[in-house]
Amino acid sequence: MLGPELARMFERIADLLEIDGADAFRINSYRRASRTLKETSADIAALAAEGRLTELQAIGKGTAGRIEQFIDTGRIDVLTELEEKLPEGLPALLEIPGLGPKKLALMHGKLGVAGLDDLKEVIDSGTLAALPGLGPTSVKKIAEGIAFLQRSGERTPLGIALPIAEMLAAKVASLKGVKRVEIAGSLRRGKETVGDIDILCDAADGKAVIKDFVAFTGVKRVLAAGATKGSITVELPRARELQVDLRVVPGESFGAALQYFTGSKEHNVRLRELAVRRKWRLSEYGLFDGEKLLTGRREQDIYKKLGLPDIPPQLREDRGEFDSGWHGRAVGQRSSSPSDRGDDAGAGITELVTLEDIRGDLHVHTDASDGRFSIEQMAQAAKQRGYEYIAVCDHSKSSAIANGLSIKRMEKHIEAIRSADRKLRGFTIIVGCECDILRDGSLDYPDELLAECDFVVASIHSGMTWSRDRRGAGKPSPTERTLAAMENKYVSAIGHPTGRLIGQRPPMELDMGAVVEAAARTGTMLEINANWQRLDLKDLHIRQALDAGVLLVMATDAHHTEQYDQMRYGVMTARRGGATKGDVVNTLSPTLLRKRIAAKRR
DNA sequence: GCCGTTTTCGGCCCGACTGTTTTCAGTCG
Repeated sequence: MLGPELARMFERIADLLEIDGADAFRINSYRRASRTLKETSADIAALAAEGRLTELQAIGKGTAGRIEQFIDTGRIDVLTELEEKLPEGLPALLEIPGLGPKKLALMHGKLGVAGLDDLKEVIDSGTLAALPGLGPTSVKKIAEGIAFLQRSGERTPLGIALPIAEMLAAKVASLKGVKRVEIAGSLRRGKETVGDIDILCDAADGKAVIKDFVAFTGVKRVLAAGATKGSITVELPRARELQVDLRVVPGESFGAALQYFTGSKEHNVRLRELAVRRKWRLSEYGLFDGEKLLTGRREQDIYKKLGLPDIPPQLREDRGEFDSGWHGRAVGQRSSSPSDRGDDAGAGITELVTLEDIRGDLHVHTDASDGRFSIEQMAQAAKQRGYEYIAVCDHSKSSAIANGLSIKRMEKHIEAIRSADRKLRGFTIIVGCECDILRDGSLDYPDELLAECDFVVASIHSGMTWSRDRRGAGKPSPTERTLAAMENKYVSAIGHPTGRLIGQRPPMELDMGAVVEAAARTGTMLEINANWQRLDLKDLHIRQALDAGVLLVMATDAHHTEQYDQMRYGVMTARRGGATKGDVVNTLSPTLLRKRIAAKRR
């Protein structure tokens, strides 16, 4: 993958330049270019061949030249030179909290520190504390930073962090004098994983609130406890710890603080630039004209004052949310020419799909395969939460581990679903199945059986680690298998298209450009699997699918009635991808939904 | 190194905290 590989190289150039003491703006340019390369769905090689690389955001003459050099020669001179100059283990040390590029350069220059082992050695021997500008406290902080890094490890999935944050936020809200509490940070933006939890509250006596906060049961460690900020860690499985920050802010700047601490950093930078352009200043205390506070109490007023729509938190990533026509344009591409711009800046940006829009769950399992509950129990539970329909999609015969249904059992199961549907008033149970896409690209059930189902989700559960050179030689790739499945007129949707499990299993090598093109052409929908371990499609792929005009299915893949709750993670992810109500098929009434599903079969 | 209703040079976000400082640099979010 060219984009991600180049992104990593540019990030490394930036890290090394930083340690080398280069100009901060030049470093930042490499970081921004790296981000574009990582996120764009554009074909880098094709753009390079046509000499159009500079059409990408943050790619100018310089970085375009380096990309071309990499394509031509497999290396980038700037990077090679930096790597010859500086030890390879140095950039990794930038991860350590409390240790930045300046100190790192100093300890490399004066003490020859080249990696983590060297660093630990100079800490223990006391030579580090003797460096100018570094005292015993700094050294202690660095040592603690190393320890924290090892405890906190990787990022925490949304589905783990959000319930913890909500529990803590509720406890903060119950404290004396607390008027308002909000969860901010990447959690509010619905990012699939988060680094920490940020909570904001409005209270008069910050010191008292923080004092109670750091004394909550379940607090593993107290990192800071001041008058406006408290910082703790809570314990996670596998001896990991998650940091939680609580900030107490006054009511008149609550909106500004909420905006600021929600981020993302990149979004905030752009927002402040807009303020500066109007000769104003934006900070976590408010929007100012000189000393005069223009607004700060309500977040939406800040956006309004800056001439922007109320940009939903999930879109605040500087991925085009400031442009008009932000929707329907590939991430990383420059905005349309000024003459194309209408006065409808951001129209539709505030109309993203919501949890309330979802009228049913289109991928649930029962005890016929590997679910916990019966058809009736799954339906009742869905009805109780206000849904109007579910699609029962149990596993097909090849998913032996999941107790997949043989053709005979499936025929009986179809009857059972129809019977349950007839008995339940005011609720629709759709006959579906989750049909395996086999290793040869064929489907696990014959067309005659698929035709009996009203909704067919086709998924890959085997042969995910296909690789071109070894075991997969001569066999169809995951992309080819997915494309083949979509050609079948009975396949309504592709389930968890990339097969990833966040933090556990990487996505399959899938040519998403080819998949969304075929989905649009064949009228096949793509699933947003809302299970927080999957979130598949992910945000950027959703964006790509929408750009191609593909319709989405939102589903929890619930194996248990409690897992219906996970729909909200899917909604957050869909919103991050820019999906509106009209982009998601299960916002339709049962009648319209059936029509929409049936459309492909005609 | 990028970029332009500030347009080919001269800008590039803002404030808090902290430690080692006697006026501020480094780091963080």
